[in-house]
Parts: sequence; C-alpha cells; structure tokens
Amino acid sequence: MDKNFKRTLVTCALPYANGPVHIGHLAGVYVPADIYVRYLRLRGNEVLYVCGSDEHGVPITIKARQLGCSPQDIVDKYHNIINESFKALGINFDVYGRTSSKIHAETASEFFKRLYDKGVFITRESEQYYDPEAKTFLADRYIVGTCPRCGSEGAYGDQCEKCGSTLSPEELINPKSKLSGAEPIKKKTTHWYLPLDRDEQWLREWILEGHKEWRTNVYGQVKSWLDSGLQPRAVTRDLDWGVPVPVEGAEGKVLYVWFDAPIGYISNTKELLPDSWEKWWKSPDTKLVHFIGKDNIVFHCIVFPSMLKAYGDGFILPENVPANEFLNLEGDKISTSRNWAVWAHEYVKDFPGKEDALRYVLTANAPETKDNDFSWKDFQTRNNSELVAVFGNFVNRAIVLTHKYFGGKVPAFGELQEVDKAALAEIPALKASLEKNIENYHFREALKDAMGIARVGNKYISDTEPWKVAKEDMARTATILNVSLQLCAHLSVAFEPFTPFACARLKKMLDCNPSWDSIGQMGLLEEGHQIGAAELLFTKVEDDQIEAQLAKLAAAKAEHLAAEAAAAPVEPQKEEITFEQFQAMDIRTATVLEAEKVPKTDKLLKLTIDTGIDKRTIVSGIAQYYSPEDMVGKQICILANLKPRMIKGIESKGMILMAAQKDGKMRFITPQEVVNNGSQVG
RNA sequence: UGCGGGGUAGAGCAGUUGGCAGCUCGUCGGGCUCAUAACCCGGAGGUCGGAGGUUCGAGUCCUCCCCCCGCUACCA
Repeated sequence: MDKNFKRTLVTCALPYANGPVHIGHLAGVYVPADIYVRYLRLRGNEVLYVCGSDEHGVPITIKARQLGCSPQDIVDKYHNIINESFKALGINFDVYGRTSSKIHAETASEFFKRLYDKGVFITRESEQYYDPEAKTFLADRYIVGTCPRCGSEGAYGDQCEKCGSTLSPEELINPKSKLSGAEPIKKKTTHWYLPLDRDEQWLREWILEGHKEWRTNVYGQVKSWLDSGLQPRAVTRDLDWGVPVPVEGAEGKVLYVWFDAPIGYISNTKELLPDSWEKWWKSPDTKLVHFIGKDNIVFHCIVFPSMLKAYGDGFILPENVPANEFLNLEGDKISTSRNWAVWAHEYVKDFPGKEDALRYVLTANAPETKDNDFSWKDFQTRNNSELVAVFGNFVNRAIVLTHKYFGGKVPAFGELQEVDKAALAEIPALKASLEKNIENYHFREALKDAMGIARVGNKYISDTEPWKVAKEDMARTATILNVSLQLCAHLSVAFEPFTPFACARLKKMLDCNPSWDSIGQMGLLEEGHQIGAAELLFTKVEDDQIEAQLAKLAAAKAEHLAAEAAAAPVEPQKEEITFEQFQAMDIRTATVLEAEKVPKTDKLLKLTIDTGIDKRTIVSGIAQYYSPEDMVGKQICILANLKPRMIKGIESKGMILMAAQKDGKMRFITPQEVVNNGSQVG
C-alpha cells in the first residue's frame, strides 16, 4: 500500500475441477477479486488477472473410477463448465489455464527439480495404507470401517462423523478401502518433504511483523501455525494422476496437489505471456495479491511462500492474502456432495440478464469477517429494494424526465443553487471512501458507498421536484436534470466494478464513457448531447422465481437423503440367541417426567422417567434429535435392567430404546396408544 | 483436546487510538406522484452472547464461561 508498486498481479484460488463452481466460491473469491481488478483497471493500473482449474488430486481419480471414465474426462467437463460460468458472470481472467496442461507439467516439474537439486527437500520413509486391488495408496479419508468409540459403521480413517471422534486408520474395526472394498494393507513408501520448520523465522518477520494489516482471520491463522511450530510437509504422493516426480526412482509418484496447484498461477501466467511472465513474478515493483477462501490460508501464507523463497531467483511474495470466510445457503453449509448449492452455471440459465444481481447480493452479503448466509428471500429483497428501487429507479427517473421535458437532449445548467451544490458535494467523499474501502479489500462497504451516490440522486430529485418546477421555470428544470444526469454518469463508473453489465448499458444509454477521476464532477455530459431511450437497468425478481429456487433446493435435499438411505446397507442380522437370553432383558414402557441437557455435552440428555416401578434417571445420547421440551410427557420404551452406569457424573439406570435410521437419525419407540407405565414389552 | 475467527435492533452488517450505539432492508406513521406500487421525511425497535474486573467512563481493554464456524498438517 505504502510501497510504490508499478503493477498488480491478482490470482484467484484455482477451482478444483471435480464439480462446478457455486455461490460460495463466487462470494468468497471470484466476485471480490473481480471487483478489485476492475477497480484497478478503471484507475489506470496495469493488472494481470490469473486463474485456472486445479485438475489433479485424489478426489478426481475417485470420481473417475466411480463414473467409469478417465480423470481427464472429468476435468475436461468441469474445466469447461467452470470457465463458461465465469465468463457469463463477467469474471474475465486474462488467462484461465489448467494444471493438466503441458506447460504446467513442465513448470511444476522444473520447480520441483530445482528445489531437489538445491537439496531443499528431505526424504522420509513411512508405512501407509495401500489398496491391493485398486493398486493405490489410500488417504485416511478413503478407509472406512466400524468406529471403535461408538460402534457405528461407515467411520472414516480420520474421523467418525457419527460421534465426532478423531481417529486414525489403525483404530478402525474391519477397515475397508472405499475404492474396492478390499482390506487395506500397510506398505512402505518414501516421500519428499518440504522442511517448513526451517522457514519459521523469516515467515514470522515477514507476516507477523511486516503485515499486521492483513485481515484478522488470516493473520490469526498464520500466527497460530507459527506459534505451534511448523513441521516438514510431504510434497509428493503415490498416485498415477498428476505431475510425475521428475527424479529417478520416483516412478508411480506425483507432486502433491498442494505443491502442484499454486505453481499453476505461475504456469498460467507463462502460458499467456511466454516472454514477459517474469516481470509479473520476479519484479519487486509487482504487487501480488491472492484471493482465496479461509480453508486455503495456510497454503498461500506459509507453504507457497516457502516454496517461492526456496526456489529463489527473485520470486516475489504476496503483498496481501484477502481470505474470506464461508457462505452458507439457507442456513446450511454449502456442500457439493449433498448438492446443497446454487451453481453458477445454473444461475445464469435460471436468471438470464441478472448476472449483476448475483454479483451485487454476493458482495453486499459477502462473508468478509465471518460466515454469512445466502437465502433466496434475501436475494429477492436486496435485488428489488436496493438494486432496482435505489440505483435502477434513480437512473430511470432522471432519463425519463430528460426525455419528457427536453427530448432526450442534455439540458444546459444555469447557476447552481445550494441544494445542487450540496448534492454534488457529497460525491467526492463517497468516492474517496469507496476507493479506500476497495484498496483495503472492504468490498461490502465499498458497495455501500457506490449505492450512496444513487441515494443522493434520489433525494436530490425528490427535494428539487423538477416535475413541479417544469410548470413555471424550464431553465431551473434544465439545471436540475443536468445535475441528475451527471450523477447518472458518476454511477456508471462507480458501479462498474460491482455491476459491469448494467454499467455498460447505462454508459450506452447516456452515450458516454467517463473516467474514474471524473466521478463527482460536472460536465461529463455536454449540453445538447443526445441520450438514448430509458431502459430498465435492473428488473424485479418475482415471488414465483424464488419459490422455484426453493423448490429446487428442497428437491435436491430430498433426493440426496433418498440416495444416502439407499446407499447405506442394512445391518446384517446378529448371531442367534435363545429365548432365555431374550427373556433376560426387561423391556418396559415408561413416561418421561423431566428432561434437561447435560452441561458441556453435545449429545446427552438427562431424563427423569416414571417406569411404573420407580422414578429413575437415564442419560441418553439423543440431544441432537430431541430437545428437552420434546421429551417431556412422551411415552417410550426402556431396557430397565441394564447395569447402571456413570455418565458424566450422573448415574444412568437403564437405556432408552431407539431405532437408528439409515441416515444415522435416531427415533425413539413409542407404543401406538398410551399404556400403563411398566408394561412389559416382549 | 489445542488453536484461529465470529456472537451488536426482526434480518443482514459497521463500529478506527476506550468518549452520546450507527448503516441497509423490514416494520409503523406521514409526504410526494417524475419514476420499476417506486422515491423522500419521521418514529418505534438494542442489558452490544453471559458473568466478573480495570477505568471518571467499556461494544471497545483484562479474566472466566456459553454458543456458531474453521483449522488441527493424508478431505485440494
């Protein structure tokens, strides 16, 4: 910021090509980056805007295996969909490359080789799980089995999602490969590691001392990593999809995607500018800015800088890494696998001509400081009562009145009155604030500043009432409309970074193309200049469109639940038992008298129940499915003679009988009609 | 478990070095009628997650606790 940079290199996180991009990606990375780039260009800065598809990594190979096609088929498909949806939304990178390209393979390979030759890496041998049928090593995530803690099926090698325990693959009971179903075996393998621990000192100085202005979420995350001590990080993998490790004896190994992907920024630059790319990467007067989501912070602030530093040769480090938090959708986490998302390519089909509306809403509600929620209702309201009612309507008022009174010719302005001067005087302050906010990556606030100009305009027209003045004083009416049209011209530039499509139309309507610096000035439109017919800049979003989108989401959710239920196997029948063994179980009906959450637990409810025999306490892990209020008064079935057990310091005498659904949800068993408490079940 | 971010009006968010709690939407009332039932003015609405503490003064600084999200190094 203080430094005198001559040019800016903006990168956006490379979208992973195993699915389309959704509004979370757009709000977190691409829309803010696009605003930033458009702004810098309007100000006359030299900018390079780089992105591309990240096409390597295990998930793509898994998806290919599932669909019975090649990984290349997958990435070809999504690379195109992603690329098209960016273009449709006005996000026009200078280059949108891909990590499966030849130039990337060469660049990444050369990068690795140089670090290898410099002796940067260390090697480590370790034992890893290997799928003998699929003939591939398995990430922890791709080993499933029975959770040793809660006993539920389908726990992953790193975590059980049912009980939340963190696991290691060794602990799983009956571990199976998710790919082939085979039992994984352990196999020795050697990998190269980037010894990040060596880099702590300079990373500390560079970021913790030198970049205190970085966003708190970024700075805090980096500090946390540095304070807890960095460890060497593997940069290779045993896989057949990716950039081969360019070293003898490394057959069957590829660069780890996190080593591979950020180099994609460089190879994509090379692809566009084979001769002059170095100016963008190795010149200290280039300002490098990475736009990413919060999940990428460590890679862009620690790993990639460490790689660049190790490579040497003048590679610059990022000047800022504005990472956003996450966007939720209708209160739930966005999820590609659950199809809980608004997909960019579907949006542009469903809302043709409303690209700006999405850009606007995602900026106005951007998750800059914390996770935010996108709801269709909010989308509609912001579009209709902000974009349409404030910005669109002001422009329409000014242009319609100009046509009505002056035949569409910009009227002459006479002496400016106080009200005119006061309105115009507000613009430079808004412009300055807008500039400061964009330069500090506060796009939400910057958008408010731009909208402020339209608010000034609406108030100005309402205060001066040209439709009344026109009855007696056309000269004054001319001045009012001249000022109003100048404000429209200001808007056509100030909103350009946010709503480029509407601004292009507005400029066409006004037949002008003002510079950024002219925002706030008079005389952008000369007297007598002919403007085009009024055309609506934005149109309303109707209720039925919103309902259709909500229905689409509901359908996606239902479909996913059905698919999940169908996929989950029914537990096989247990071993045979005798009638006596069955009779040993004392199962009875009971009624819940009181229920409360057990403090400091997520899942436990403490229930006081009437068993017909006595009143007793049972602690049950059902808090995720039932609230205490739901439980009181309910009749349930219990196993009464289960050996009492202390749970969280409370003695639990018995067990509530629950049916576990395939999706993991628990439902308790209730008699069809209310019966006496203590009735035996059998 | 540890670490990072967050919790401010019905919704979404600002709040810089401690100094009268603000903005947009919604809502209520009024005005206007050029404009896409739009715009303009005014009102109501907040124990700033909770409890302590420092201070003349705390949303802001300190301590403890609760809740949401992320990371915890092989989920890109």
